[in-house]
Amino acid sequence: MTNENPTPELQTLLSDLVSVTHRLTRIAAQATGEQTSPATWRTLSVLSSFGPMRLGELAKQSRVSQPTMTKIVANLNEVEWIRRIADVDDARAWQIALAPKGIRALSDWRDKLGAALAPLFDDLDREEIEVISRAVDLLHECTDVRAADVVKAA
Amino acid sequence: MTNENPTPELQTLLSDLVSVTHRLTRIAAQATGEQTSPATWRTLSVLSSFGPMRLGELAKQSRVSQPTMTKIVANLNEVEWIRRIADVDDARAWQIALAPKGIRALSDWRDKLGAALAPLFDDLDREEIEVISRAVDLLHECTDVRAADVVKAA
DNA sequence: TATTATACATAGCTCTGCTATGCATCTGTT
DNA sequence: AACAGATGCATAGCAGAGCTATGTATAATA
Repeated sequence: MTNENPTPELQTLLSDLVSVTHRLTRIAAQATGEQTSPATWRTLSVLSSFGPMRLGELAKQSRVSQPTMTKIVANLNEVEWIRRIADVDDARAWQIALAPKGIRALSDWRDKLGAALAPLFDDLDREEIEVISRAVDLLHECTDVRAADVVKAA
Repeated sequence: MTNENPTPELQTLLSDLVSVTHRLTRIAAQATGEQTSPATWRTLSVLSSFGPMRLGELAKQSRVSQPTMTKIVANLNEVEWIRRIADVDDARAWQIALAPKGIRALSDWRDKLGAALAPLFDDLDREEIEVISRAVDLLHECTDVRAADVVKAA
């Protein structure tokens, strides 16, 4: 590939972003003594954002394989953080929905995470926090667009 | 905590950040078919940023346990991405240094990663990229300096 | 010199996520 | 209607990452 790329800095930026966020998630994991897997939280977050959906759909959204999602859902079902609802149109499929306990768990996790990381960001002023906030929004958009490909009108 | 928590939004922001970056790293991992562990790249990045250091120090910086770092370093040594240099002052310790192959590998990884993710960010304009760039800088500061203190305290 | 602390190595476990495959159900063609 | 292939989820089994507990050699200290 010849270097016609107008923004080689973008590549550097993105790899830096990945590096720094890896570090951040490690800090979060160690600080909270987290025992639930990231994929599980992604799954709950997806359900929280988009509502009930099929297991396979959930796998794509959470970026894990279908068998992995089968396991995750089984675990979540055991602790009653989600409910399995039979799909009336397709006997092979389930609709996976957040259960009240799952909503609380997700909320608790966010609190814990925020509390654990907040001290690191104490020194930031309003404007700097605003920058991070805008960046998160942008990242959300850029990573969700892909999801739109996958998500069919339900 | 004497922190009166003036910004509950900060906690939400941080958990959103963690969520979205988890997603991003999953996308990156799937897009590049990555087979080297994140911790390994963190390790190389640390060495690249701070220069040679002892194995234990490297473990703290990379946010893994010492035995895990022993494994990582052993693997990196086999493929000659790092060199082990005997510590002249302490026969128990090693100085771990990036080898030329490691420098190239790190550079290649950054290229691949950037290339894989760049398409997602095609629609962003200069100003938006600048926002993300500043956010990455801020995250770097917050996770580099403070994190070291937190670890040592623990 | 004896004791305790430190730095790294080893052993062994658990958990997560993967591929390959199986089973049931749906869809389309004849 | 019946069969063939596609699809949705479950199961089996594997590989890798990272952990705790512990071992071994060296340093530091009393």
